[in-house]
Amino acid sequence: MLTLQFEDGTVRLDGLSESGLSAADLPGVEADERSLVARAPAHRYAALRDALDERGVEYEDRVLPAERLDLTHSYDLRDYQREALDAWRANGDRGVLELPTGSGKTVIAVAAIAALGVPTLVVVPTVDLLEQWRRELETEFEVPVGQFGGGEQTREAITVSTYDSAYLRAEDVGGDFGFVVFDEVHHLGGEGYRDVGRLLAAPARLGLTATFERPDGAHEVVAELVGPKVHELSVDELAGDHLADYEVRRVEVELTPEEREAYEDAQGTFVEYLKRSNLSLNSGSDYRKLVMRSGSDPRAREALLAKQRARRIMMNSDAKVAKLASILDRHRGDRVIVFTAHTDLVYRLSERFLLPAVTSETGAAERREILDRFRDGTYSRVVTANVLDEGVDVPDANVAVLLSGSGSEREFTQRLGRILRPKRDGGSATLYELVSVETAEERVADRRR
DNA sequence: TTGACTCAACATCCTTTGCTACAA
DNA sequence: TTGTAGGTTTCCATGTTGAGTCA
Repeated sequence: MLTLQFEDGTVRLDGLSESGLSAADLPGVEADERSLVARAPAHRYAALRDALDERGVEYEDRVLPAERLDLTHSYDLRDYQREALDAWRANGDRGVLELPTGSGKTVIAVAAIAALGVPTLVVVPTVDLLEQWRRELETEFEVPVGQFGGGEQTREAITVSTYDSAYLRAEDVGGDFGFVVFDEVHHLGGEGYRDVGRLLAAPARLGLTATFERPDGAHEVVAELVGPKVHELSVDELAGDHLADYEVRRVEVELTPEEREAYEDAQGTFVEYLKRSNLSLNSGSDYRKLVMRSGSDPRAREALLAKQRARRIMMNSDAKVAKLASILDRHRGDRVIVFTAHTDLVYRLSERFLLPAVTSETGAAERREILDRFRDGTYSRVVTANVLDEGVDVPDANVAVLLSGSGSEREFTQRLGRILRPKRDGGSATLYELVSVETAEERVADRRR
């Protein structure tokens, strides 16, 4: 009889010819001439089973453990969480939920894990999230929870892993879990990380994110591996009820005459090169082309370096620092997070306004201390580059100041999410976006919205 | 166990005007 | 005539992370 089993990130089919089928009849299956076995990538397991069932073929399925888990949880799902869960279940326990930061995505995942009651792997991007999920799952289900990553490699029926560790372990453990939850699932589109999705056999798959679409189009890969987006809710749909009301204020500032001169000079060098070399920039891939050219063409390299200088000038202008002073003054009693695009500006602001600073250079212990003090109210302000965008448990604030940032919609959404947790006094949140007028930053700011 | 270090991976990095070939 | 898509495979810089190694 035909048997299916997990082997090194694939589903191995033995006895295929005896069952009267050929590899071409089944999704993703290829016959290995030398070893006389047929295999499919592990992620095709669910489709493979469906195809066999449809044809009425008998087979012995040894891919996943038969283990069932009896799990209960204490959550009472909100209406929108219930709707999201139902939409995912209706799609055959596959798909992505796009929900804003702070809307309780973990709660939905916990409910899904309890509902399915099969061994589950939760994949997350950072060690910080790894620890949060592990605590959450241990408290909720009162079972031991395994961990891949952060210096630990323990496997349990419910296990939490970083994407990096999952990438390293997937070939071994890909047949151990019937359900996989990808937190911040947009990461799965990364060139290497997508293999995690391919090497796991889990038929049930849930992706969670606040921003599904990727500028490079790789969300289509994610949809292929996890399932399509089955439910989405915008910040605006939850603002006022389950999230704080908010306001985005764009503040335009002028460059100083010296900055203007330096900016025009640098930007001019860049634009001039584009004209001379007959290059048009219509998309990110055109830009990559330019980057490639800069590897061999010194003038292209100089043009890119000039572009860097122009960016620094418009993003870190004196007027922005002055404006920040007045914003901080206006929000004396508030909890403020200041975001920049460059670490050296973080340290400059930290020194000038006596703000605690968090960057990638801040050690784990110091970072924890700063965030703890921000949480208990000892600090009411903090300045950071990109560290606190995602994957870190950041205490809530009610004012965010975007001194500078990229054109990424994801980055903007994540930063906005930092001030959206409902306020105890029912108050609303404010996001200031500082933009240098008559610079490329106006376009950058438009792009992210 | 910790801290300092290296390494690899990931993400963003984008002008403002109009050329050319091809399909509807 | 009008509207629209058009070829690409390594990598200028900066910021951030996780894993691994070693003392």
